[in-house]
Amino acid sequence: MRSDELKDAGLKATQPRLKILSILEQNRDRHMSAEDVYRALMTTGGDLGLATIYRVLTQFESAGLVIRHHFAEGHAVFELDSGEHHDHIVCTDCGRVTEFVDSTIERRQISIAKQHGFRLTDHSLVLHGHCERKDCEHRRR
Amino acid sequence: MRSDELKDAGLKATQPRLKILSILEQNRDRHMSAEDVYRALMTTGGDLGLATIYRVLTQFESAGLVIRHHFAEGHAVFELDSGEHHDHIVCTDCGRVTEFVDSTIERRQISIAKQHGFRLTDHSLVLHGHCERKDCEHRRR
DNA sequence: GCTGCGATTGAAACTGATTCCCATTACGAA
DNA sequence: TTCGTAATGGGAATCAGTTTCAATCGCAGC
Repeated sequence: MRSDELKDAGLKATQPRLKILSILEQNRDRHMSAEDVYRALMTTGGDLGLATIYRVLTQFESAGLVIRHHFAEGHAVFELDSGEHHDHIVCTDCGRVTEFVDSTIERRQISIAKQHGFRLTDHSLVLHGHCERKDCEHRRR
Repeated sequence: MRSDELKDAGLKATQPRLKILSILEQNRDRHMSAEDVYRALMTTGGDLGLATIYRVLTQFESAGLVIRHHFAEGHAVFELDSGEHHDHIVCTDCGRVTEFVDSTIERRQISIAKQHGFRLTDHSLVLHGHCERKDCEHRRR
């Protein structure tokens, strides 16, 4: 059960942490900001302080449960860490995120870094476009 | 001369705008935040209000003179728009930026987006690593 | 099952980045 | 030069995120 996920990560299984984890699991197809999590919790009655959400998301990140991204436009969004590296395609209309891995691109990145005299430590590739989901609301977040 | 650059972009050639443009041209090898521009202006005696710098950089962006990036960690940095699309390698130590273009990656991106049912409108690829410049100070900004 | 204490929480104050407001000032067309 | 409009600057306001601290909770031990 979920409280074990937390224990395994070295975190006490508190109500706030369980609620936040649950929200993230219910929204695997989109990356959420702290505000998004906050609003999602409001509507389901589980109301936590924003400070707690920021704090817990940061703890989750340190514990390796979630990954923090800085997609364009500044503010941070979080996704549950699936354990496998991947890049993202973000729908500019509905905000949903699709993941992909492309070994050709991964290889090119390494060799480009080398060519320019860099020792690669990390990278971020985000494609932006319009998705074809029938329920894509062309809603700007 | 520079005032024509501004006129051509549909902006009045005011002193603050000329100064900011000049700072950006003197720092083509690094992407500057509004604060960076502010500090650079301080040291050269041309002192502008921070509000003006933020405003002018945004106008430059709308006019197509500069590009705004949100490399990791939040705050915005700006580069003069060379007119040619390129991606970036950022040194995690000294903050300097190297540009590159790789047609293999560009092509793969388009086909990946198509495969996933997205109409690609934009993308951002940033590699992070340690550069080999002799004067790379391993200085955190 | 009850206790105790350190870990966690929430409200509010704080921060750093950025934008807004508005009285003052500077371009540049006539 | 002169004038109207657009631009500037300082400070207040906003926004995302962090810190503070007293009150509360989780859970190991009894």
